[in-house]
Amino acid sequence: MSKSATKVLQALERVGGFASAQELHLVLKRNQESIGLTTVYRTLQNLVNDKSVDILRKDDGEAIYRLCGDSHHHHLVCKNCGKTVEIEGGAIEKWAQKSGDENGFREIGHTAEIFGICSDC
Amino acid sequence: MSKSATKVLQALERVGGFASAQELHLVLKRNQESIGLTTVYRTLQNLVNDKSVDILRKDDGEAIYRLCGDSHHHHLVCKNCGKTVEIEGGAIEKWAQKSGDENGFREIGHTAEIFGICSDC
DNA sequence: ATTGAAAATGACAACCATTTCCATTTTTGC
DNA sequence: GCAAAAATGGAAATGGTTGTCATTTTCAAT
Repeated sequence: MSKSATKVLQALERVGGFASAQELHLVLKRNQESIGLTTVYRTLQNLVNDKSVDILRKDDGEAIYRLCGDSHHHHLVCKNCGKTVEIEGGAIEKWAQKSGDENGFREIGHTAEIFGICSDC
Repeated sequence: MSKSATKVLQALERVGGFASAQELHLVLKRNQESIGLTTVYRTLQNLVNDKSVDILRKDDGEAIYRLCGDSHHHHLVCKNCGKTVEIEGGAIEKWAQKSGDENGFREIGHTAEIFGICSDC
């Protein structure tokens, strides 16, 4: 399990954030990389087990992955036109960590989105 | 949309925590309630839109639902066993509002979840 | 009470991300 | 070089969820 892992990790770097297995498969296909969808799924599972990759769930239940240790950000999304702004989340990181600690949780992560109506709408 | 909503809410009360749509359908069937699985799904969606019910995702992507408390809160969820703690989100409210203001957004809302591994797991 | 339009219902089929199966290919240890 | 083990990927299966649509129920107007 190595060629595939390398390819998948490269794809994750290229997208630079969260991506679903299917998206990663497409990215690799577009880059002339020959890799099966099954292998992408299997490789992602291995990487998650190795804790090289984080797995999350979108609202619709689809799994999305990202490289561990990526400094991550949040999104401010316009409900009307979809315009998106990237937001730093220092405050929220601390809040999540503190809340987890106080309740005896470990390996704490979080998701957060802000939405509203942008000035153009 | 009322008979079904009542039944689904009763089922949610009976289980007293998180339950999947399929589980709720079974509960209702066991109680001689005649209701279709499709209607259970549709009713749950309506209840989620009304903010009467919370929806979360298990690790395997299956949706689970439960009655929503009245106050706005967030969840600290164990990735392993699903144990859930309700968290006050004062810090995050301010962060969301501030981020939105700074970027000219109005009608600002947000979603946030914290997850980790609880002390029992 | 009767009617008729609009909403709700549910059996069934479609959908789609994910997993399983299995035959083939590649890698590895000797 | 060679056999055993691991990896690969196409096809089929799985399973939760959603879409379809004909039928039933609700309910206000008559």
